[in-house]
Amino acid sequence: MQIDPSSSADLSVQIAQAIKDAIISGDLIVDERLPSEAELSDHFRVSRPTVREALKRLAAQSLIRTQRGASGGAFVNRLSFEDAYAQQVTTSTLLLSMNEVSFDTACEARYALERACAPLSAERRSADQLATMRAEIFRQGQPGLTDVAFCASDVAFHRALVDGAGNPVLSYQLAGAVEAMQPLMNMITFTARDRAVITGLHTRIADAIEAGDGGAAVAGLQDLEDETRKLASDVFAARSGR
Amino acid sequence: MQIDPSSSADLSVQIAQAIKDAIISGDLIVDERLPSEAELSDHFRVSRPTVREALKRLAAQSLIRTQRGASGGAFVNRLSFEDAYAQQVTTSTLLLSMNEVSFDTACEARYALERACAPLSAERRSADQLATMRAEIFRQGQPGLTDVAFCASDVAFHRALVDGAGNPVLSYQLAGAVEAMQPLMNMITFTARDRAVITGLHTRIADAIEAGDGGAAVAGLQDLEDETRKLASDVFAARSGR
DNA sequence: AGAAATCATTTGTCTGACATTTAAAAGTCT
DNA sequence: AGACTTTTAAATGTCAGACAAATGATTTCT
Repeated sequence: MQIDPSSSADLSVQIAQAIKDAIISGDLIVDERLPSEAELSDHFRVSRPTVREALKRLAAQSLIRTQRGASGGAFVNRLSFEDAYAQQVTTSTLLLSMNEVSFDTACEARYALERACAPLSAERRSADQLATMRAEIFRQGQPGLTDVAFCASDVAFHRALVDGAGNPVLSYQLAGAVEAMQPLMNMITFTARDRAVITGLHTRIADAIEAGDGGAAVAGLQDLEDETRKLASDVFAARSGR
Repeated sequence: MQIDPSSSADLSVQIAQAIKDAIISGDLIVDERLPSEAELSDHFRVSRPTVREALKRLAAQSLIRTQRGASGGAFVNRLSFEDAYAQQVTTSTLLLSMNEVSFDTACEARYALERACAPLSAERRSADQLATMRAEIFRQGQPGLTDVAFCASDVAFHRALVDGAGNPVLSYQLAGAVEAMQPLMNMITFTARDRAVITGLHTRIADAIEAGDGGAAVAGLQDLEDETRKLASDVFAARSGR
């Protein structure tokens, strides 16, 4: 682990990169303890605050974790699927909110990916996952449910569908697509959306998953996508009409 | 923007979270300048190093950028697709290398997602993207190409296919799936893989894309997945046999 | 032997200072 | 007046040293 003293980049950036490279290359393995901050500042010939800034950069990416106390220190963190989910959702949300992605583009991507999970989910979903889908459909039919709660339930339904594929890599990849859409979907919830239509489609999809009919599930998702896009275009038309 | 003095969490974590929330909620907009480090340390009643650690956490996630000098400071960064790609690839790579994900699981996820792009790509790919696919196939047929270069070309081929869908959100989501697989694919390259079979399948896929036949492209990808999994299982069988 | 007190190590935080970069302001010359 | 140079001020980057707080290990006392 070395840094280039002639580089113009900030020292904390260089140090963070050096440690990151060591982790990716396998020089530092999971749960291995890094040298203490004092030792690192000796090694890189920089002050302790500079080392700390580098370590905080790595901690922000869940690459390390720190612990105080006698046998404490910084440890290489095993990147969990859970941590990766959270990062994925945050990044996707910001990406969508900051880049004026059209609703159609986001919608297309989301449903294209979700349809990829449907056949696997129809084949493998657990009873528990199917029960979750049914429970969310039931919740969505309750009168008095707020728009925000309806959207959250919608997301939970789709999460269960995706998780049904039993492939954690797929679930991780889809996390951003499904969850980051929630704010965009909120955008159209405030209009007179017909919840019965949505829950009807959800029921069709759940039935297909229960029957193990991947093709029908894909078709149901296709109809749901069409419905969602129609709703959005109505909203946009109404807005520009005003 | 406030922090909870009674919380046991590290101050720099709390401050980073408070600023992050302000960005996500829209209180801080893209390119807006944050208060200077001195002003932030006054506001949160902490020292400047603590504020700096918080800012470095945010910078590590590309949420802010900093600039030195008179009119410098920390600015809310527009999260670009490029930055998001890079984060996605790094996270996916670490996730796969640290969690003993089976080859089958990763392979299934990758091809399931890629097949979701194929019909869109068949419909919309630009001439340039098709040319890239053809060029990579040509490169893959060159004798003397190293295994590493073959893999890189393989990735470039699939990237062109995905980008052909003309949906940046989809390209972003797929970046991790396609690029993070490269190390795993390297794992099986060192055996006597028949490149002609692979390039033959690539040609079939490119032909389908050129003809605008999404179904054929999906079928080609399915065969490629089957071939890849067969190769991998052969390798694993040979290893355990030794 | 077991509980309590002490100690050493490590991260978390603070204070204050200086270095470096950068844009704007001030000054100078033509 | 206008263009160029110099100065200045503001901001981040880096450093040094110190104390606080947490935590496991060690020692001491009962």
